[in-house]
Amino acid sequence: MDNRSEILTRALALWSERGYDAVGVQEIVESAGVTKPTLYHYFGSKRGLLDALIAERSAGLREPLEAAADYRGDLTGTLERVVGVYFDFARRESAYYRMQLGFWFAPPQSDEHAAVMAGNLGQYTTLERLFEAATADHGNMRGRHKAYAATFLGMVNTYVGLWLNGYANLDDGLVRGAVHQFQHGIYS
Amino acid sequence: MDNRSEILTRALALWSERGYDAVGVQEIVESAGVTKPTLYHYFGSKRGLLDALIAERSAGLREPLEAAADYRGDLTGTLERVVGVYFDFARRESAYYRMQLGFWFAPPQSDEHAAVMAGNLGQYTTLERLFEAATADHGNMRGRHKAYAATFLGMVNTYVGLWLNGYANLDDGLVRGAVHQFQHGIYS
DNA sequence: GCCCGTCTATACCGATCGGTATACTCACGC
DNA sequence: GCGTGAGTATACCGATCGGTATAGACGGGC
Repeated sequence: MDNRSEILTRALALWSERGYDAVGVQEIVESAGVTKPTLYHYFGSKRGLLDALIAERSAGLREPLEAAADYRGDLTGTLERVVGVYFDFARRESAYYRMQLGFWFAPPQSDEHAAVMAGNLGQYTTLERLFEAATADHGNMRGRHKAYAATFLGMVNTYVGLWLNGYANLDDGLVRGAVHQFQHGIYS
Repeated sequence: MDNRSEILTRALALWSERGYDAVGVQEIVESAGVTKPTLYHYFGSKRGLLDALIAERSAGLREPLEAAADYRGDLTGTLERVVGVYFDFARRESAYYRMQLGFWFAPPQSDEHAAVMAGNLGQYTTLERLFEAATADHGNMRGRHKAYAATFLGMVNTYVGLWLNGYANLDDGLVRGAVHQFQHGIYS
């Protein structure tokens, strides 16, 4: 693996485990087997490294998510596809998902929060469009598509968070169970 | 206000806005109008200050939460009381809630995560007991009380997160709406 | 042969990090 | 008036922070 990719991989591993501020540039380059000027040659700054990491890894979620969120009259199927995309991505890129989830809840003025904000707003917008389109077939949802997008994303992140800490399995059964609970509640 | 309380108040304000690692001891004591030995006299270390802050502020949620989560046959009413307790606390101590929420999603090996872990596990356990007790009256919930506790807490934190960023109002209507959606889904 | 751009290493910068040694002030019990 | 202990300030510690000045290695085009 070339030095640039090595730096990205190691930075992700260290940041996802211990946090952005807690891991310094020196530790990243040591872990990657290079020196500081190499890192600054490719990324310009610590923040530049973070931005490059997010830009390159977030595409693996954004692209399949937009494909899955295309509503064509089957809300249950669409939501199950969307949840499946999230769970697949979380399993494939668990370190990245952990990091991105943590940075989303980081303080509003921190570099970490600013770096992931754009990507998460994009996810939210995609889901909002999905629920808005579904309103045509489910009139009693009208006016609540923003709340649904937010709570749906919150539910997905809750399940991924449970899995990241060893409390759940992200399998097909959980996909259907989660979507069912979201649509019909806890009693059935 | 005495120096000890002043230090706690300022540390909370700074940490909730910019993060634990990003705000140093020096900045805290300057903001509180004291010097470093004063802080180290009261708290021993930066981590000791964090622990003291959490221990003293989390009681305002834990105590009313345990009172509200006492199930006596009315699940809807109990859940609405619980959500009300969370929303009240978030409104009263919004800086603390923001900080605690961020630290819960901080990397697993960080000081911040370790410091809030015990408190959050306690909240989860309280909710789990509530759903387990309710199983006696709602048999079809049986075996899912862990999942319900987790997703219920996830839903509450989703709404508080929306409010902290200006996207929702934590009023009585939202309390009822949230509990209703949790129980009956999105179609009614 | 020679230049030129890409990439990398040695060695260094000032600033800030968490933490402390020492001494002083001051209220209080005796 | 004499400890005594809590609380506070001045001044400092070694380590680490993000970032950089300088120079050398190396390959491809001419």
